[in-house]
Order: sequence, then C-alpha cells, then structure tokens
Amino acid sequence: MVRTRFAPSPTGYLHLGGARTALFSWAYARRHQGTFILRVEDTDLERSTPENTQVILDAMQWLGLDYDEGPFYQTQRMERYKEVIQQMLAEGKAYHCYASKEELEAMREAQMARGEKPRYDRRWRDSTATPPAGVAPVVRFKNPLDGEVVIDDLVKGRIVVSNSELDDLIIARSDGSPTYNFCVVVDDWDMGITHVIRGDDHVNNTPRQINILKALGAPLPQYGHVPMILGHDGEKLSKRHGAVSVMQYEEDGYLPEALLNYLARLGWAKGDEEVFSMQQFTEWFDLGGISRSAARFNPEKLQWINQQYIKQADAVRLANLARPFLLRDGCALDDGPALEQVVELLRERVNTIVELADAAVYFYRPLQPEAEVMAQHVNADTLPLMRDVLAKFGEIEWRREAIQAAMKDTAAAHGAKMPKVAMPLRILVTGEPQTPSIDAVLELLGREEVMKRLAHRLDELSSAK
RNA sequence: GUCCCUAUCGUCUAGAGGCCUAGGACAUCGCCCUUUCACGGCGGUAACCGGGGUUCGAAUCCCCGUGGGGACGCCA
Repeated sequence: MVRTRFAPSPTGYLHLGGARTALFSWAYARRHQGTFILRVEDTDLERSTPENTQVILDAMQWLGLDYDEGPFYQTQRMERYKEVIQQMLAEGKAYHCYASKEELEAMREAQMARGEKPRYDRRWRDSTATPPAGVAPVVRFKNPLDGEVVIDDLVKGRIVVSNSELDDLIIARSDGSPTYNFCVVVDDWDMGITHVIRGDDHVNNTPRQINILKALGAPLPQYGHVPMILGHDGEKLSKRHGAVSVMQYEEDGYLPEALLNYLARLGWAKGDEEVFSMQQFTEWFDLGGISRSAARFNPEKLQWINQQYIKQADAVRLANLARPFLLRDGCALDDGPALEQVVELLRERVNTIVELADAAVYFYRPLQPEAEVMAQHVNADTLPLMRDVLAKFGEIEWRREAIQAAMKDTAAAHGAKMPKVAMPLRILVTGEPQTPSIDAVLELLGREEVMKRLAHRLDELSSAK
C-alpha cells in the first residue's frame, strides 16, 4: 500500500515549486490507489504563522489536491518527539553537546579557512569532561563513523554518500525542542510513509534521515527527489525572483487545471502530450519519467495552456470567474447582455480570466475611444457611412446576418470596402479598435444600446465642429 | 572551499546503441484565412556543452574537463 505525503512548512506561502512537489506526491498516491497525507511542518515557531498555514490549505484546495489524511501538525506531536529523543539518549544513540554557538561558529570558520567542509567535530561525542555549569546542552545524533549510505532514488537513480561526510546533527535544541530532520524521520515512520517525494534540495538530508531511521529500527521508505523549478532567468525561485504564491495565479486569472497541467509538464512528459486532464495524468504518471535536472518556469507557455483551457471551459463557470473582476471595474452587469454570451464571444481571444474581464467591459459601459484611433478611422470620409448605417439599424431585423447585410449595403452604396464601415462602427460603439466580429458584438449589445451609443457619438462629433 | 546532483533548439521536452538528415510544444519569423484583434491552417529559423574512450555503429554507455543547480544552521 502506497502512502505519500506533502510536508510544507508554513514559513511562507505555497509557491510553484511546492505546488509541483505536492502534485507529484499526490499523483503518485492516486496512481497506485494509495494514501496521500498532508503534514504541516511548523516546528519553527519563529517563522510559522497560522495565516501561512491557511494560505497553504487554500492553495491545496484551489488546485484540487485532496488529501486522505491530515493535516497533521508537528507542533502537536512534541511529546512523541521528546519520547523518542529520551529513548535514543538512554540507548546511547544520541548524546548531549555543550558547545556554544560561538564556539561552533569559530570551528566552522577555521575549517572553511583550511578548505574543508564545515562540520561538527564531535568534541562531545565521547567526552568524559564535566559539562560546563549553567549551559543547556543540545542533543546530537551519533551518526555512524564509517561506511556509506546508498539511496536508490526513484527519480535520480543511485546516490552514494560516505558517512565520513556526515556529522552528528542536532536533533534537539538547547530548549529541548526537536529539529526538522528529526521530526521528519519520526513522522515518516509513525505515519507509515512508503514513498518520500520531495524537492531535491533535500537530497543532502536523506542520508542523515536514513541513518536515524536505521538507528531507530524503522523501515526505510523509498525516496524520489524531484528537481527544483528555476525562475524565468534561470535563478532559483525565491521571493526576489518571481516566486509568487500559488493563489496569486488565481488572482491573475489562471485556471487551476491549467496551472496543474503546466506544472505536470514542467520536468515530466508523456511523449508529445501537452494538454491533458489530471485524470489522464494520474494514469500516466510515474516517477522515473521526471527529468533529473531543474526546469525553468516559462510564463508564456503557462499562458498558452491557460488559453487552451479557457477555450474549452464551461461558459457559465468562466462567467462566474470573470464576474468579480467586472464588478470591481464598476460594470453594471444587469444592464447589459448575459455574461455567458459575452464569454462565448471573447473566449477565443484571451489568455486569462483577467483579460476576459477586461475585454468584456464595453458590453456594460461605453468606453471613450482614444483620440488618435478616432482620427484615423472616423473622418469626413466615413462619417456619412455611419449616418447611413445608423438609419438602417432602425429598420432591420436585429440579427447578426441582417446587421452584416446592412453594413455591406452601406459600403456598397458608397463604393467602399467593408473595413470602412466596420472599423468606425467598432470604435464609435465600443470605443475599442479591437473586438470580435463587430456584427456579433452589435447583435449581443442590442439594437437600442447600439443606436443610442452611435447617435450619441455622432452628436458629439457634429457639435464639436 | 568541500560534498551531492545535473547537462538535446531561447524555453519545456521526445529520445533507453542503429528507426535521428534529432520529433513535438511554447516563443519567434513568413504566408493563408479575415471586418480589427484573436482563433485556426500551412511553412521557416533554431539543439545533442567540450575532449577522450567502448562499439561495426553513440544524443544514447564509461572517464575527464567545463557550465548549471543544490547542500554544508540550535531553518525547514
């Protein structure tokens, strides 16, 4: 039985890298009819906040990455960690270290100066010296002195690390609180995790964790380290480098399934497949297919995938998503055409919900055309045509075909081509030089509104002269 | 600095020794469609990091460089 987990730390929001790790871990569980567990690693009391936890939970929900167990909180498992620490101390698998932070700092500097890898020199490991008075010790794990740790990583392949590279890491701080590497080990053990799927910034922690697991006599899970996501510029994704909260993508008008699809394709592929559902993904997914090197985040491709999903999405749903943006923009949605119909007209030409909302504004409120655009298309040459179509609009049946016919007739009567009618009409009625086919726009807008707007603009023009 | 990981078009990738004159997608360029903008269609530019091996044969396997990433906390 497969049991995977996603273990974010609420010291910040959930960003793309975390979301992709969660996705892979979730997909692996789903693929194998396993259990997906959410665990919040909040042992850093200084930086963890309930708000961050909530944002992570919200993001998981928005993405639809449902978990079968949890969320578990490490802060609620302190008794358990302390129990295991006491046991290890009693069994001689861990020991107290009284070295001060300053002392350790000096030690590391000296090692660096000698070109060595900075690591604890085990000065208290077998020390018989009397502990300094008044110093609260930390607890360190007795890492094996020789031999090596072999990890058959599910995505990276075999990784071998010599124990001589590892030092005796701190498992409990001087205030008694357990540290990350230790909590992870106890949790993975207690929760029966079979597959640890996490970012490859953890590969260095894995041998340490395996050693502790072994000391505890716990079964070893399998590991799969997925590469990081780099920023557009190839730099590590961080707050300075475009690492934004997953929830920002909702704000920016992205569909969760589009983001998921993009993330799935970043570092993983199934032949030439580009657009696929999560249903398909969980059927195809396997860890061995993940590429072993870091991938760059590419906003253009995300946009493209988002557009693909917008083209197929349910119009009512898109309307519901766009509505808040329109309302925020001051649009009176009840005074115009049904938003779903507007969506149908615009969906092929937008990349995001935000763009969709922006493009829908003129259906609910006339926009002021830019002077340059006006001057270019509305002039002595085209004004007579506008007066003619306006007149015709009062008489025809208000259907797209008839509107188009009226436009064609007008153009023909003046020996002009269609653009001579379409462009000024578009600008006068919508205020924009770029809209869907203008006859469709006018049909949807309604005869009354169209004639009102057109007459109004023409009046403005004649009074300006 | 030390250790670990990694390396195919600008980007994401396909590629498991002959199917590769290296395929797809985004981006980009051109053409077509056209009532503007899109959508769509067609086409183009564009890559196996370098050097050594192994092999009849290497993008694919091995070694060494080089580039990139990560880790070296009483953070997670």
